[in-house]
Amino acid sequence: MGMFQRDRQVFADAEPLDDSYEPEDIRERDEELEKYQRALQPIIDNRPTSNIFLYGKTGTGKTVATKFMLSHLENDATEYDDVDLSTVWVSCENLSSSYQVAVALVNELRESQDKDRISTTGYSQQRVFDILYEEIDALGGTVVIVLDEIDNIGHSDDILYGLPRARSNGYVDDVRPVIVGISNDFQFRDNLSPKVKDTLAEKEILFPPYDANQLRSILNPRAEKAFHDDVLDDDVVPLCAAFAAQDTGSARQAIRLLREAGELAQAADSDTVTEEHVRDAQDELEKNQLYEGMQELTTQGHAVLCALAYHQALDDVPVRSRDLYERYVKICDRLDADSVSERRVRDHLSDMNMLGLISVYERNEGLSAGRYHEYELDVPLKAVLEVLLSTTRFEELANIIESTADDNNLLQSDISDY
DNA sequence: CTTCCACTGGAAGATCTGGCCT
DNA sequence: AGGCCAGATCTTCCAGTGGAAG
Repeated sequence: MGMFQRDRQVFADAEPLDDSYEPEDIRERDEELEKYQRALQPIIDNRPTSNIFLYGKTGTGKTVATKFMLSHLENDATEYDDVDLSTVWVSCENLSSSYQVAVALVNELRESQDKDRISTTGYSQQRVFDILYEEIDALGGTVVIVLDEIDNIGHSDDILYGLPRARSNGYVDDVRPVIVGISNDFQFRDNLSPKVKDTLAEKEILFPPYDANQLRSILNPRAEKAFHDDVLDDDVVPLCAAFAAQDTGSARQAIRLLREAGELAQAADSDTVTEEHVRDAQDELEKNQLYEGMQELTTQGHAVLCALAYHQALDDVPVRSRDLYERYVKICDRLDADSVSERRVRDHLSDMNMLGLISVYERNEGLSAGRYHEYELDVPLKAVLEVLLSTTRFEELANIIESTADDNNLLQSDISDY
């Protein structure tokens, strides 16, 4: 028997379960699409067009709906000689300011023309805006600018002020910019500065989370294409839908669950995908998210995490911040690394709390002992150690903590059971 | 009802990195 | 080379907090 054999295949074609897959019809969003179409119609009619903002949590179909509408729009615009339409798409996922968004837009616009990209730092903000207006001006006609996940820019919203007014301010001549903003945050609009609020978001479309029924309806056609016949147990799709509906109402989450369940079934060389695979997939995805969160911490973040892991290994949790800070300083000394202020460590702890890595308990013992926080790990110690072991800097220390924990019998729990 | 502990967390600004400009 | 720019990380300062003790 050879070392490699073809696995039994549960997947017929995994593409419909890919994040980038664009279905030919969009389900359960009829009302939203209709609104969307009405909002874009003026472009075809050569009338002034309002900016459009889409609000809804991740995985509620905003991006897919936009891709769908724009491809139709682009297609239909070619039917009319007097409609000159261009579109630019920028995902603001890793962009935290208007400045960076402007740079990304310039680079996106230049990409299509083989011009040089510009650097993400070094220019003044106005300089980048000027370059951006130049590029937009060169396009002419109606320019639809899609800013995906625009809420990442937070309060730095200058670009939302500048772009819609580019024409009235004389920065561009023969161009009609239309901004399509996509936000995961319902409150994004409320947090905009007043001057931006007035100009923007004349048309708003809300994308509510999907319920379990809707998720089933989204999953079913994809599941049919992605898997061979009779591979999926009857309760697999409903369970994926139920898990995702309960958690976030995100189609993306539901689809990922389904794919992961399929992959687990395939890896186990199983004929069918079962409810059990879905449950395992759910655990697996949660675990991955936490691992990623831990890996992406800075060195200082790792040091703080390391200090907390040490306390956990000594079975000395929850720890109050004072004691944790002492431990942290000792760890830094030992590693010959700089330590940061107590205040800063509190910030790191609160970040880790946001990521779901640790738990915080508020204590208040009044006049005798005052008010303070206590912390403990919210993920298995073993998982933390695994991450620390993979960094050169903390490797040695992680080994020490591991043996300490071993002495205290705190590692029995397998990583897979959380 | 007041006191008061031991922090917490907001604000402002310093320092450092990487990169552009002339 | 020297000045300038934006962002990330960090420091310093300190008003504010809330429940047990008095």
